Amino acid sequence: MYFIHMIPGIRMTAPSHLSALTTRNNRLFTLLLERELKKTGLRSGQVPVLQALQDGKTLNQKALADFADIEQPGMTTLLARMERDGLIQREPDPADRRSTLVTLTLDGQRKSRNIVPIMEHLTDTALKGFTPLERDILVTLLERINSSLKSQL
Amino acid sequence: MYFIHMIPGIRMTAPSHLSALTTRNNRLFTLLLERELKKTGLRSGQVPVLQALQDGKTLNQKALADFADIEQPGMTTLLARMERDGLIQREPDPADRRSTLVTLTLDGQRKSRNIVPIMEHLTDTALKGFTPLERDILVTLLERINSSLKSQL
DNA sequence: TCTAAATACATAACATGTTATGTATTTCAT
DNA sequence: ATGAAATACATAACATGTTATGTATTTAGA
Repeated sequence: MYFIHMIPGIRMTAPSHLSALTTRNNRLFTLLLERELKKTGLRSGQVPVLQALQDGKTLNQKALADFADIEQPGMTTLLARMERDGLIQREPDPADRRSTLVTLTLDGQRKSRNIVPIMEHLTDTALKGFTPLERDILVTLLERINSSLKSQL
Repeated sequence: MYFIHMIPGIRMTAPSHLSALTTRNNRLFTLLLERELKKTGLRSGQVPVLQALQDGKTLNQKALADFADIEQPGMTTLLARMERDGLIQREPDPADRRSTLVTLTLDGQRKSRNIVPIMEHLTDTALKGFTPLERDILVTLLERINSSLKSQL
């Protein structure tokens, strides 16, 4: 059981358009993330793939789509671009001829090492002035929303 | 000054990838919003335009882009689709020949009346189980994040 | 065993958004 | 009054994601 004291800015008003807030939130995040990633030759959509395949791991495209939480066709086109850009390799799965195994190239491995510091810096920027408790409350509330929305799918 | 008692689920852990959370959040919002809007023949991107032009208002494309908080080319292509679909009309501004004035068609006005209830229902779904205080805290924290991120642009 | 269902991937068509760039018009300072 | 800068819009090229649909392979049940 936890208590919050003095969260600055609390107004006790009805939420302004929550979806407009989260849309704006996400676009700002993506914009700044793209800006940082650009220096290393990466794009925002590639981040989950690079993280899932770190340390030489191998996954098929379905597993990557599940990890990134996007639909399969989106992952297929994303991986096609990443292969074109030399970040990943695709090879047929000998154990299941429907399946394609994906691994990072050496260049993909090298570039993926920039992601964690970039994400940490971005998170710090976003949560500037937040107390640790406020950070946890935010994450908790967002996860509750995501759970509520997901249950409506 | 306000206090929170017993926010369920608080874990006191480091935030999991905040941008992944907000990205997921926004995609879920958009998905459910699209699903509801589909019944009325609208799309999620059209919502800010329809709201800005309610009650017969007239705005040029730049003002609409500012209102929707997107770049001008995005608004141009959005309005082209909305004109194609009969939701808006565009006419040259007689006072400034660079400018195009946008108004809702009768069909656009009629359909736009569905937006508020849909958005309210979606917000209620997302914030199911939230106390009024939790709603306010969420909005406050999101607005603080947006402000921090915006200052980095 | 063999057929029906499930699974993995690809492709097409599209919406939504971004940067980069070009054109026409307006504004403003000298 | 005019030339430079600012403004409004359009277009192109692209990334990211969605649904709908098709193909090939694997799995599972009668």
